[in-house]
Amino acid sequence: MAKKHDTMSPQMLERVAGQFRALAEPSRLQLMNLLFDRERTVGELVEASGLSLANASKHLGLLHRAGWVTRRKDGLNVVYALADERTFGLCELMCDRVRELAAAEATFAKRGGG
Amino acid sequence: MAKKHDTMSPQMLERVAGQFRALAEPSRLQLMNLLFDRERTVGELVEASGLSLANASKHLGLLHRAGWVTRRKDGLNVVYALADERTFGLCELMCDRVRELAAAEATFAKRGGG
DNA sequence: TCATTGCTCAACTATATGGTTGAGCAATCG
DNA sequence: CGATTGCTCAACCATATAGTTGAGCAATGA
Repeated sequence: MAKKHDTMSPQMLERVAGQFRALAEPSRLQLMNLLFDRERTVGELVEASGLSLANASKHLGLLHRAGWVTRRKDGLNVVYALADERTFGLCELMCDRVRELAAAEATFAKRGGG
Repeated sequence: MAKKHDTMSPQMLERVAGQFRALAEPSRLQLMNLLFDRERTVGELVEASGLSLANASKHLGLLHRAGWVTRRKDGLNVVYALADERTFGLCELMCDRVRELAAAEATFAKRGGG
């Protein structure tokens, strides 16, 4: 049988949208991507990403408030890490999708889509 | 072996972020949710969602440009449908996550988090 | 042909948010 | 104690975007 989906409440819609919104930004995705392999300090993330310190800190704070990353103080440093294993599945799903869309676009262009 | 993740190119980051951005809005999630069971005309979506016609049309156009829905003309009507099966998995993943976060919040509040 | 229906689009306003700058706080060091 | 380091936060500006309004287009019907 086909799945039956309930209508979502406005609160649920807002919450889910908020989760997507946290990931709807290249800089934040980059930071998340840098945390895929291992936890890192803000300084490391700043160096690896090329973002300004204040900007990176702001993005990390947002990701933390959204529950995507954990924050831990270690001496002078603050260490961030991924908070949710689902991040990997989510990234794979979206990246696959984007690659497929890009491939379809390319095919369309080659066929005379322009 | 633990997964090794490559750093994503700026173009890829921007594309993936764009996909998330398309879903980072309660009204658009509501429209997507209404399409879970079956395809619908704009008129049906407007009535079911409570959005204004122009607003719904704008959101649907954006979802279409992002590749999340298909568009088909049927007489006077325009019929929209989900374009990607992954939508279901994505929604399930995010909704589970949001429910867990909400549960954790509630526990924290009960324990004296305020 | 002209009117109606169903939808899209352009232009506009209000709000949200990314990025910068400078202040400031907590932990370590001397 | 004061100085330094690593980071956060508030205030600001520029841009992006959700929602409205009104114009306009395509398909049907008279």
